[in-house]
Amino acid sequence: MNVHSVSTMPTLSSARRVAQSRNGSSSDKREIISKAAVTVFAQRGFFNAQVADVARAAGVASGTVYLYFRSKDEILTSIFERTMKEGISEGRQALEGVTDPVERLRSLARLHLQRLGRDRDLAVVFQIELRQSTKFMEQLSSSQLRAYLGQLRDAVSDGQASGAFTTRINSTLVAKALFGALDEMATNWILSKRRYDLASEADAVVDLFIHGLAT
Amino acid sequence: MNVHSVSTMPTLSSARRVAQSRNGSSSDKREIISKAAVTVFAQRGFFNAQVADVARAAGVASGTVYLYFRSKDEILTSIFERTMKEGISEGRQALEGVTDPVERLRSLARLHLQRLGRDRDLAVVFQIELRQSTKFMEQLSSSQLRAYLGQLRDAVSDGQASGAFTTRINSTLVAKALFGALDEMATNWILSKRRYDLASEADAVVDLFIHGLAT
Amino acid sequence: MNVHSVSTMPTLSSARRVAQSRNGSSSDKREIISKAAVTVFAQRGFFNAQVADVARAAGVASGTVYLYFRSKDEILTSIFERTMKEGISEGRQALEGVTDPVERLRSLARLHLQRLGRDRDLAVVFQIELRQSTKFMEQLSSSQLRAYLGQLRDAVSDGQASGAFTTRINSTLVAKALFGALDEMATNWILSKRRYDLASEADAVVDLFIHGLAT
Amino acid sequence: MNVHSVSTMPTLSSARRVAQSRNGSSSDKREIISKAAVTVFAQRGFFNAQVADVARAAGVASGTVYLYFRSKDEILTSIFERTMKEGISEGRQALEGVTDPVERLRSLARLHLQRLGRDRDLAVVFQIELRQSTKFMEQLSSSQLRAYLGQLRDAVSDGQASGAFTTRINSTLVAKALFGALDEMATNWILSKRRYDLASEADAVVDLFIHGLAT
DNA sequence: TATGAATGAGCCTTCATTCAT
DNA sequence: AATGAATGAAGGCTCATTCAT
Repeated sequence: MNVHSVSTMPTLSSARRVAQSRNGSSSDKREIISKAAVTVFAQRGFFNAQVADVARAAGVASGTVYLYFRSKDEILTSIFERTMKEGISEGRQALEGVTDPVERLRSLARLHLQRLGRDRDLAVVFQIELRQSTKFMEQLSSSQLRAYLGQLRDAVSDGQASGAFTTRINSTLVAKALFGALDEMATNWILSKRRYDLASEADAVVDLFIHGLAT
Repeated sequence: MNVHSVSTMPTLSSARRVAQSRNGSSSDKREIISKAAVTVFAQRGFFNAQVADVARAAGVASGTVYLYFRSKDEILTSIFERTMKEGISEGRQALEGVTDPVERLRSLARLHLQRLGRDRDLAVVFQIELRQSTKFMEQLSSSQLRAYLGQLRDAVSDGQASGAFTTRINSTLVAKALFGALDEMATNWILSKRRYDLASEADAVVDLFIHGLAT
Repeated sequence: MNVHSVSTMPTLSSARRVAQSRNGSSSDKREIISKAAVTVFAQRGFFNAQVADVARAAGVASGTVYLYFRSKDEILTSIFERTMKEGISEGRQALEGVTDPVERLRSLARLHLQRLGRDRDLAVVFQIELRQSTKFMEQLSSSQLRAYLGQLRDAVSDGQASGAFTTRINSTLVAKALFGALDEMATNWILSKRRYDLASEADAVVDLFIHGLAT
Repeated sequence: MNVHSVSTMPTLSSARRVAQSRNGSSSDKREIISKAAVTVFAQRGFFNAQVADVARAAGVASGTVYLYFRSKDEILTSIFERTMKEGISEGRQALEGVTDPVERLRSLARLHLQRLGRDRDLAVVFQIELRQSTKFMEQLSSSQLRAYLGQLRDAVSDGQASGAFTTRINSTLVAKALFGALDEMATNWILSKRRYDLASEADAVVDLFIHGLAT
């Protein structure tokens, strides 16, 4: 359950992709609306935010939003999906060439917190607003989140396979625990009044997961 | 950001029945409504649930809900506060007489997951529904949650003071990480289709936090 | 449309009158509630005032109000009727022994403004709160108000009969105009921030009606 | 406390139709709703009337009402303000070129009763529905009503300055008395079952105020 | 494509009234 | 007679979504 940043724009259809290639405006607008939504949802909260607010922030009419999104819910969902997809591929890239299991975990953890620490609004949307109602959560958990957790789990089981990590603890459980720990760091950071650097906590968390508390 | 408690199902403990015979059933009804709300919120989600649904589930008229709660929001908040309070005092009791730092952490972790594992509806409300909008979260995080995290942090720093735990890692960070890990276990448990025993994961998580992954 | 003060208590039934003669409490309570209602309606407005407010101000339980009044409306209506009845009989008394037509008008005008000037809360209820919806008004105008206007009209037509007043103008019209003029004095007094003596305006009004503006 | 205006039934005067073609029908709809409200409020009473009733009468959806009015209250207030404004300017026009003090008073009185006599629904709203609760009244009395009374007062004091009217009686008091008299004529007309011509009473009232009852 | 006026279903909350005690 | 907890109908208002232009 977490995030990154908006970049590649998932176009709607090939017809649209053409229009897009002509003036670049078509799915630009989807992107513009999406970004506006991140800001608005972060500030007002998803339920309190009105579609008209998002439209205004995006500089378009309310009706226009519905040319790019099926519903208000879909705006939220799309933010999640697009950003998760990026996060996963970003993670994959970061792991290329890194063989040391500890370093691999550290990379993923840093990326996780860097993403959120970089864009506070996006962090708010992911840590708070996306956790609406079971229905929402179930949709999320079933798709990208599973893949994201899988990346963490693989990093752990690779380490276990190489003998660097203990096999005493189930790798899926470790992945969930690590994810949860990072997630909580992010949430605390958002809710905290202090403005500290979130990403810098990644190392301590990984240290904790690698060496444990025991002396 | 999370959850807990409702330990002894407090439906008419004998102590309460006495109080009840004294002042009528007034505080009972608040309890009845509150419990009905847990069920309803868990099933439909807080925003989709109507106050009338809660009332129906509690076997009272809609208006009656407002004799015991100021607003729909207050129902949710009160569930949180009551349960957190119980969770904290339950934690305090559990730690009495336990001196080994590892055991202390293990106790808290077990309690945390046991509480949620015992009442799935309550778990859903705590893991999902309570995490609405920043406003809600901020209210929650400032009060009880701080105390709850404090309990974890103290258990860690006690261990550090006794030399059992490393002082390399900040105790507050450990508390947040542990809390987050447990929290994620609970959320995964709720969203999972499999019906496994949540509490039994506590030991593995604590093991991970004590010994780490390193071999 | 106007008023005076609460005095004789219209008991509900002979059975009740007995109870009343025993301890004096039965219709005392109707009176107490009625007086409380005047205060509460004046302060909060009839529609905003709750029956519970009236009950609290009267020092009884909400349910008790319904032992003495059929409905919230009836409380308002009863204030009107009881007070009008008194006003009329007060007027009748005041006219006894007064033969000069001008003096008769002056007496009625003074009484009218004195009544309202004496009890500001009652004035508010009569000048403002009683003028709810056509339904209410129609009820009022058909009963006591007609009698009250009749009193004014008779005073005028007596003067016409004696040759003191011109017959050029219809006496009913004069009665309405005088009533309206006094009514407006009262309303202005209520809404004014200044605290002047209302009754002292009676003479000027009557002077105006007797001699006119013409020089 | 009272009423007026809406002189030329402003449903799409040609002047307006031009404005309309300029800016669309937006201000038209406000007008349509406002008129529908006058009818509905007159029939059912302001408190009993539902916004949905007004919407239906105006041929729009309930929500549309809120595109043109902030609240149900504002519909009522706006009726008052619009009509008063018209009444005042109508009065100013009518006085142009009329120098005789008596005629000036007569003009204002006639206009007052003509306005109400022309549109019974509007009269009901002004004489009955607008007189809700002190709060409402205070809002009204402070603004337009003061201006309206001022117009009457000036007509009186002009007459006093010219020597046509006695200075024995305060001009403000005369204005209030005249206003109250006319107001009561209107209220009685509304509540009366007989259907007589309201405006024709203006002359008698002014005659009464000019010459008085004395023979 | 874009607009934004219009829609109307939906819901929290109030409060007059009832009734078991 | 008195209580006051319980009732439940009722309604103002919001806002996601549509659609004529």
